[in-house]
Amino acid sequence: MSARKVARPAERGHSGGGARHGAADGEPLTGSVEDYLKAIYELEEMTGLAAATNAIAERLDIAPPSVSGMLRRLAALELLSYERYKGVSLTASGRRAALRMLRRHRVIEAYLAGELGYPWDRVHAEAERLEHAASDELIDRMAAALGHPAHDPHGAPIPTRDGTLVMVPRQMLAEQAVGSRARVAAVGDEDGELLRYVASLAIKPGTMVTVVARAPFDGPLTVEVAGKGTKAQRTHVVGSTVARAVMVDAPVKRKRST
Amino acid sequence: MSARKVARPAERGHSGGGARHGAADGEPLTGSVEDYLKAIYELEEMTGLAAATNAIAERLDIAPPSVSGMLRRLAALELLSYERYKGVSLTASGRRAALRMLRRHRVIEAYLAGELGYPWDRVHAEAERLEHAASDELIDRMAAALGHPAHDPHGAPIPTRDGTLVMVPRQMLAEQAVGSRARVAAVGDEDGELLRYVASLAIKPGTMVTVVARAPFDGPLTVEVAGKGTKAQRTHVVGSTVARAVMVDAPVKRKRST
DNA sequence: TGCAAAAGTTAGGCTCTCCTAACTAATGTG
DNA sequence: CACATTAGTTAGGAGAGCCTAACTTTTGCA
Ligand SMILES: [Mn+2]
Ligand SMILES: [Mn+2]
Ligand SMILES: [Mn+2]
Ligand SMILES: [Mn+2]
Repeated sequence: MSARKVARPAERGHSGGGARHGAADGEPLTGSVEDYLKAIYELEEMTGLAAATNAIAERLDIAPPSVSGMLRRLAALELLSYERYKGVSLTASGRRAALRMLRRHRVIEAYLAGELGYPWDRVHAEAERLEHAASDELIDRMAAALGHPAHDPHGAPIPTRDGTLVMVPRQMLAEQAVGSRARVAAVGDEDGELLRYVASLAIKPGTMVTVVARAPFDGPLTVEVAGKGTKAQRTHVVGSTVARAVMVDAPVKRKRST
Repeated sequence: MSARKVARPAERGHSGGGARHGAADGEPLTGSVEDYLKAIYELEEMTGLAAATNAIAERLDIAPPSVSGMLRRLAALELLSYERYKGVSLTASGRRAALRMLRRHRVIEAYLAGELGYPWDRVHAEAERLEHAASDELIDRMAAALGHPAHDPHGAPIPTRDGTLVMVPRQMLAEQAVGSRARVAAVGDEDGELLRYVASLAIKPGTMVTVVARAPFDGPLTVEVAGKGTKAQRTHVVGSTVARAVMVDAPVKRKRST
């Protein structure tokens, strides 16, 4: 008498239902769909353009044809707009879902680091799975336990529950002029090894760094990190991968400056 | 150059690989498989017999034919032994996997209740999903944060990391003789509403209850709960569903007693 | 012991997610 | 502007999970 509840597209398999198409915003998305939306949001944000199929494929480590297929489905769900051979861009409902995932991911990262002693190079992988399994209540309780933090352990801003994301202007350390000094705002969180390396240089959100020199041809950057120790101990040469992973606060633009 | 890694039966879809059959114990199981193993373990434990297809189906809220199909797969993975029309029983490797899930589930429940203020009637649903997403490291850190608890919030024993489960003999409150007094050891955790009701009677692991009367024909049980208040306030009539969900410590059997 | 009810299985489908092979559209460069 | 390169698509397939309908075993009991 327990009437199995012919679940929505929910998660595991299932069958049943008719042709869904308009995502009335309420139905639960699968973990896969959630990851696509998150990736597309980040690509749009990062490039300012429609997200390209191959870029999505690379980010998710999935073959391009699989992405093509999924994009068609996401478009049918009205989570994004899709024109063949052009890229995709999220609809309002897609963006809402993406921001929700970003919040979940970052709250989880912050909680693991703040309450369970996780090192910052391992929180990403854990959050990548938990973000799909945690209830909204759990996310809220974790955020509350931390006093509603504004940033994750890597410096990325945490969207609020209502989907607001404060976008502070940031630039890559790689783009900074020689001689300039800036505050580290964030470090890309995908590569754990890079995070461990960066931490060994005492670079983390909040540290001040000065660009001492830049080798030609997109070459290594010599930076001086503020902190303890001799100037020599605090000076390091970092490759362009690292210099592009480290984001600094954009210098404050005064109106009509020199 | 990022060589997508032709994943194992892992989770989402995928294809590829050849015919796997002997579960060398190491490969990751899908969430679905994990839930089946957990259910089968509990049914075997509870009845002392091989788990029946329909019982598994009911427990997991899945149609019996789906279970038949899965049992064939689990048998191929050597997680259980299966003879058509008879039930199934877990192999050593299946039992190991089941106990691992039981530990994860219960550690998560304990953590949610102990560190995040979850009420005991909501931890089960949350744990049911998180148990498949959490890493071993996370489970260990949660257990450590709690000082390696021996029981979950409902009184169920938590298996150790190496798969040992201390089985203290327990009996259903429903089976206790009229006049007998016993300590509540555990309460079934699946039904949140029942848990909320039971808590409202001040029944929880540790409380002492005395069976005052039993109505005929599997009827309601009148119990007196130890604690504050008048005897009338502490006396309640509970139905057989509740009386079967509440487990009490089995009376110590003295050798050759009267 | 015979047979109906209960338990369990097989057959055939469907969705979701992802894959490879092969093809087509867009692009940018001499 | 042709045309090779790159980006993206279609075609066809696979496996995990789950379903309903129809069939087969087992079992309890008159
Ligand atoms: Mn994810
Ligand atoms: Mn992060
Ligand atoms: Mn589960
Ligand atoms: Mn429990």
